[in-house]
Amino acid sequence: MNSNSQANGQEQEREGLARVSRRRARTRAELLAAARQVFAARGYHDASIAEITELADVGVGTFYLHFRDKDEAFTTLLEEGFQQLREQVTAAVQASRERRQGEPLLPVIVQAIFRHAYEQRNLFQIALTGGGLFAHVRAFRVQNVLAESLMRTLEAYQTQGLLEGYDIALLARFITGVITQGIVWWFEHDEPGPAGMAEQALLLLRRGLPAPLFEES
Amino acid sequence: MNSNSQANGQEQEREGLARVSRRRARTRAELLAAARQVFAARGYHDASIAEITELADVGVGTFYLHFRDKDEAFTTLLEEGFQQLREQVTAAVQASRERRQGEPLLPVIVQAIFRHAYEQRNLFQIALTGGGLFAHVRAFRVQNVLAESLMRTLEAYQTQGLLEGYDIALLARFITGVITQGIVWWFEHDEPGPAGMAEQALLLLRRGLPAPLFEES
Amino acid sequence: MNSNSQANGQEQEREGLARVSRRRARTRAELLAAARQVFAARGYHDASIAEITELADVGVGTFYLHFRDKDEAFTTLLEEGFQQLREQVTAAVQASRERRQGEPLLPVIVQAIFRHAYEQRNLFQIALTGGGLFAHVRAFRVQNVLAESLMRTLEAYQTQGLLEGYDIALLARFITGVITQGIVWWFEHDEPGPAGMAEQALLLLRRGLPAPLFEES
Amino acid sequence: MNSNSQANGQEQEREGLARVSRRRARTRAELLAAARQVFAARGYHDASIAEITELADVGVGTFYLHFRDKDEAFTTLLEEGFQQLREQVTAAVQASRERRQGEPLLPVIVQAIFRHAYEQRNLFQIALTGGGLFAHVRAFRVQNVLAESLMRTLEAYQTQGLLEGYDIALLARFITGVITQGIVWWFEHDEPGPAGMAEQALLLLRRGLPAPLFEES
DNA sequence: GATGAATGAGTGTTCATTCAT
DNA sequence: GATGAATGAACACTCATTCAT
Repeated sequence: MNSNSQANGQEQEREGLARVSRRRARTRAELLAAARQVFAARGYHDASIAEITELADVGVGTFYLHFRDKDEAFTTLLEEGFQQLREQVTAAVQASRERRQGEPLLPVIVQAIFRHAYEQRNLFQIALTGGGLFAHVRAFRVQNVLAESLMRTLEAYQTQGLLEGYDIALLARFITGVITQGIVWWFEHDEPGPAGMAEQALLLLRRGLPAPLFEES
Repeated sequence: MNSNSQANGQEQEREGLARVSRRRARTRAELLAAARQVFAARGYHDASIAEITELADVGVGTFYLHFRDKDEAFTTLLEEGFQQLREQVTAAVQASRERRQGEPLLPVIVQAIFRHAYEQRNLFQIALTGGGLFAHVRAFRVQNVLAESLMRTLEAYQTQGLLEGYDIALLARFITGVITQGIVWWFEHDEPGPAGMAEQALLLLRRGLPAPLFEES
Repeated sequence: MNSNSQANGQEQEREGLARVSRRRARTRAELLAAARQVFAARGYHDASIAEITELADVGVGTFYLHFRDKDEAFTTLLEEGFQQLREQVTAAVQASRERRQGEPLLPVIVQAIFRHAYEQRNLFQIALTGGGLFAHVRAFRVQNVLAESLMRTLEAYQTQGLLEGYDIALLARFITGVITQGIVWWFEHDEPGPAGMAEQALLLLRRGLPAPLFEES
Repeated sequence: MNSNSQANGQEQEREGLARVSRRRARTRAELLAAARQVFAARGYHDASIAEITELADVGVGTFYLHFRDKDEAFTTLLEEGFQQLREQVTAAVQASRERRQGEPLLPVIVQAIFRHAYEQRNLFQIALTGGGLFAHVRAFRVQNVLAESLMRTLEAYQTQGLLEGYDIALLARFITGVITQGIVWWFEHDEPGPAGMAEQALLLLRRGLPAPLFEES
């Protein structure tokens, strides 16, 4: 008799509960995946619960077993996406520090954002277009999440006196603008990849546009 | 008897037609103004025809005498706004040329855009948030209008060989990003005015971020 | 030319408005009549708006043009019924006074209530069964309306010292109980008519049950 | 080894069955108690199985092991309540006979009903309001149960020629009306207790209202 | 027997659009 | 041209009931 066959009632029950719990989690994940697709394709208002549950291949009622209402599914989707974004950026910064002390962070962050955005394009599409209902709710727009991420880095630089005379909140938004337009670009084109896009964006942020554009012709 | 009372039938009719036409135009203008307010306040989907017509102080049916449907009112609003934007930019460029030959155009254009956007904030709000239905329709997003305006100028510079190695379409979008985030900033703050905002944006575009941000620390 | 043909624009318009207003009122009345039937047949919860509008031969949306929601239609129905009941009772009392000074009021009132209840049986059915949602809302139960009507009369008698030692509120409820059970009786039988029913009820209220029922046998 | 441990297989099984049976009965009782509370608080329609099982601290599915559906639980609740009522009335009549031969029964019955109703207030609330679905189902309304109880007694009196000229079915309903309105009174007030209420009701039933209320003033 | 996740028919409500006046 | 009552398709959400574990 191996340990499996010796499993007593309690263990069996625990296993059963775990299985149920796993299945529940899978259903939830399938619903979120379906919601992501439908919200991205139709926008918040025109996404119907019926279409989401159909795509997830569950009954309509199941949706409401996992989310209080349409809003909660939507915000959950974004919150989780934002959380992942923050984690990716943090991980990239950590990796940079371990790789080489003193490496400038801005490029690392910008690259991490572009990389993540490329992988999660439809999530960004949802968050960028906002979807009507949430258009005015600050917390649900990527722009604000990105701006906040950047803010923390800029604040560090400001403390070191490197950004005298800049309004760093506004600066964060400008950089956010550059990044988000890059992402929008991806909704229509597919080139360049995240690395190339980061390179182009960083080129602009580092040097600005060619000087002749600002000179008397 | 004065000249008015001597007016013959035809003249009276012509006058009547003119009056009718004037009134019709005024009703339409009132509807558009109401629509602008309601779309800006609620977003495309949550804006109801009833609220628009109530604000315009006309019957619901009247709306459909002037616009085929909700979409047409929305797009009309944006088209007219975009047309004005284009005219303002063109006018600014003209004025610059008349003022001083050879003045660099980019700052002039950026300033003109910020100035116009400041005056037409709620129109830009509509166009930026897009409002679900139109989120994916290129033609109805300011970003595209701005990018196109900038493109023409960048193309001219490219022809002069000043932008070798740049993807000018992408560059136009980056600049657009900087501008639109500036406008979004205005939805929440009120400072600085258009001139200050243009100055900040142009500073970034001209010099890039301070060099130390990209250097080993 | 008669007065009709002389009607000027304003008068025509007034007429048009009146016609529109009349039609609107008719639609509302049809909806209320349909609602009365459906609520009586199914109870509050199982009455569907669709069935009401179908019976009224109007579109579903029309219902919401006249009533904020299901509740409002329901309460409107009852309020109007209660109002009529009060008016009938008041009218009966007036008529009694004009007919003969000093006639005892209680029989007049009881007769009036039974008469009205007989004519408005389904309304009373709605109000008696209450229909779930309103089961606990005092104001929407006939019992309370009847008890209040009776209270006023009993109070008058009490002032004259005719009801020493009685709790008139409780007494009013007892009488209400007698009346409502009479009405419930009508939901199942059709005899006797209102006059006979009032007679039976008043016999009980006047003499009580036969004395032998309370004596040692 | 005590007697328990010596119990053989069969006995153990029998004991086990008894325990299971006891537990099953307890679960059922808990469900009925929970159902009573929830039905009383919300009415039939707004009572949800989920709330009942939650209150009974069992899984939703368990409900359906004990009752075919919501209706069955509801009717079971009432049937059991009615059965108890009948038993109480019968017991009171028996006790009266044993106490004193020839004591008039009506007061005994009315007192017994009020006493039981006071103890089972929420059950009566359920049965009186009926709860939509059952509003029209005779068997599920206390009124009918009470009327039937009274009928049997009135029939006996009629056989003895004491109720010549009365429609005893209608009379039973009138008395039922007096009793039920007394109970409804208790839903709002708490005074008087069952004895006082029975006294008031019997006073009305014995003597009727004071004569002056029916005389010329 | 007990559980609770899953189901989906059913319903109240909204709102863009029409059309008779 | 202007009106606003009427329309009905569309949709979010509920909850009694089932069934695999």
